[in-house]
Amino acid sequence: MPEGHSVHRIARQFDRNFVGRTVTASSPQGRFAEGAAVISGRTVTSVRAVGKQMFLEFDDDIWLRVHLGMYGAWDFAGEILVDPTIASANGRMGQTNQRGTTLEDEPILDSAGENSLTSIGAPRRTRVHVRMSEQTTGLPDEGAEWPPPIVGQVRLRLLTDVTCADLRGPTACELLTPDEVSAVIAKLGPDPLVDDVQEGEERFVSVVRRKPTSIALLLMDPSVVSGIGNVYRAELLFRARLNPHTPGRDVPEEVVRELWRDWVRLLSIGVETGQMMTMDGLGPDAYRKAMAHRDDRHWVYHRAGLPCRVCGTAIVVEELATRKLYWCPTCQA
DNA sequence: ACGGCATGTCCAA
DNA sequence: TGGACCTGCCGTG
Repeated sequence: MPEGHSVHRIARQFDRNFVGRTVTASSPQGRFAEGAAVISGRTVTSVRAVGKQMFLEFDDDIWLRVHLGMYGAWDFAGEILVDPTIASANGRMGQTNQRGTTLEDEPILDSAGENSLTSIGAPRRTRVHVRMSEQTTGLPDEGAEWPPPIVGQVRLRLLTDVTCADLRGPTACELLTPDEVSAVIAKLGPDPLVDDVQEGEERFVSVVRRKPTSIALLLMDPSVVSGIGNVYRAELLFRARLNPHTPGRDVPEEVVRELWRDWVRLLSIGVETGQMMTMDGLGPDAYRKAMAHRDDRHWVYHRAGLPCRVCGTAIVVEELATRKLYWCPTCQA
């Protein structure tokens, strides 16, 4: 699954292309047939993203909750109004590959040529086609079929007159009442893009400073803080030069605050660029070099056995609650 | 063709 | 702590 930044980007696409519009809903795969029947013909009234969850509101207080889990993805097709702050042209949102980057994570900084849909300025309509791959140019796709053919297992298809969104492989896709939505959100830790940033910091600090649990586990706990996944966790801990096994209550308060502030920074960069940029402190040359290969984009994530970029010590990987934890035993002593 | 693996979360024992 | 859930990509043969 996308980490928190992707879900906020997906929510923006829904805000631009679905909110205020009536949709036809279906479940080509069949597993959400009943729910699709309920929302079909209704108008989308709002969208919210909290952490890795997205909530789409329909007429009559009907809410759709979607969690993509590790494998879920939304594919947008048809006419898409590109958010000017969404720089990436890729229509595929959220799906992941093996190398530790999202498919939308293609280099975009040097792609401002004609093949790029990158839109710096006024939003505009453009056409993209379904199931964009890494090689997709993003060129307008005038001859595309409408509605797009169903490819693979589509749990839910939402169609406006001009835009298609296909949901596949979610871990959660269900209809909720407003109260149920509130209950879900109440259980989630603060999200810098939802909660007041200062309030979020206080909540985060007070919870972390009370727990005996390791900071590595706390950062991945959705009830402690929203949106951080395995990549951001490793990178945040390295950037703080913090030993992942330090119990939350033993992390100095200032360091906990700095972790939150760094998360605020990384999340906003991620949402704006569509890339998990965790080495933003690099100079221009080093940065270009790092971005050239997707395996070179992080300080420690996915770098087991490779020399630490700072001290040269071999990066360690260990299994923690079934997830891989990468860290530098010297820098994060 | 097939097995392993992946940016996640929940729940039962 | 371990299993269940969900899909697609990549390496191996």
